[in-house]
Amino acid sequence: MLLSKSCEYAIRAAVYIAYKSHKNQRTGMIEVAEAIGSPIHFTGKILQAMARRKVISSNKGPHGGFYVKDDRSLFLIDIIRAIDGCELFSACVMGLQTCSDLKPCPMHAQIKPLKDQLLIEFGKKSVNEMVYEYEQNRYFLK
Amino acid sequence: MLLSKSCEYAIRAAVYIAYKSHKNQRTGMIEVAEAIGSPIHFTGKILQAMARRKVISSNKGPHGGFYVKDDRSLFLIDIIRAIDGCELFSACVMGLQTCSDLKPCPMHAQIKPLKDQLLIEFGKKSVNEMVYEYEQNRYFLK
DNA sequence: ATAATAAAAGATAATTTTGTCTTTTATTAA
DNA sequence: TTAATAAAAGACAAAATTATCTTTTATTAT
Repeated sequence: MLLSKSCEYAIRAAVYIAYKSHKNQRTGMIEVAEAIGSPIHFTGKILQAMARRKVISSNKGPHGGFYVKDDRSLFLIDIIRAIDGCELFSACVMGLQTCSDLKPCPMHAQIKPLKDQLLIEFGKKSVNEMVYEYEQNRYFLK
Repeated sequence: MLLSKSCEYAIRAAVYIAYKSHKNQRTGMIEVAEAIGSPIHFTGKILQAMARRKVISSNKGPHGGFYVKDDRSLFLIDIIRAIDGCELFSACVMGLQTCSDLKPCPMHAQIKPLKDQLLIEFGKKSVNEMVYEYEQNRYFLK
């Protein structure tokens, strides 16, 4: 798989939280888990991790919950960085430590451009766009 | 990561085994593990899995060992299929069950061509080519 | 046939990822 | 200041992946 399951949940959760933020609403982990079809407490962990890394915001107490400050400046790559890190875009397909542009593995020339492109695409897609398409019912979150 | 660690080992092992086969030599799991820098017994498991799925061949007994019959018709994709399966090329990046060409997730249009290209590249690269480059010392297997 | 060899198979274990439950802390409203 | 709320944190557990060790089976050469 390209991304870990945690990261898939994180992306879907971020879209849902941003969607609620558009309506000036905060949401809790139970509602998020329900909305994206993920295990409640595991979802809590992921939301906490995103909050710690400033991908999303949170407040405790009544009327607290998770929210997104500005989903126009939040991109898919930010979520991926926070949860999975960037190994996907840098590590060798064959698992060779030595693999680099100077001493490439046999697949380097073919794979590197694809990984670069992947990074570009994840960097271009804002959560805002994703919410927009979600509001249009173009896709579901589970 | 794109491929599992098992699959990375499998690819490197297949190249080494094919390299030995070029010299009309069979090789054992201990030698393979040494050559590619992988844990011996775990390597054994992976070689067994590849043998079971006809990616490589094996013979027990003295002068037995693992070998490759025709590395010109053995492609990277065959190894990946045998060890990791094809989910990498088919599953949705966001983990959505419903994602398809007809009901695409927000990243579908960007990711699908990249996954398709990945599949094509893995389908084009023969183990024979990889052995050739290995013999030229263009890269190491660990 | 027998002994030696080497893969195959099975049992066990460590680690990582994924998932659950409970307690603590911070915030808000009354 | 107190009670209610909801995230944060921590302890725990299941499952999958990665790794190790031992026993069994098949093959070959003698």
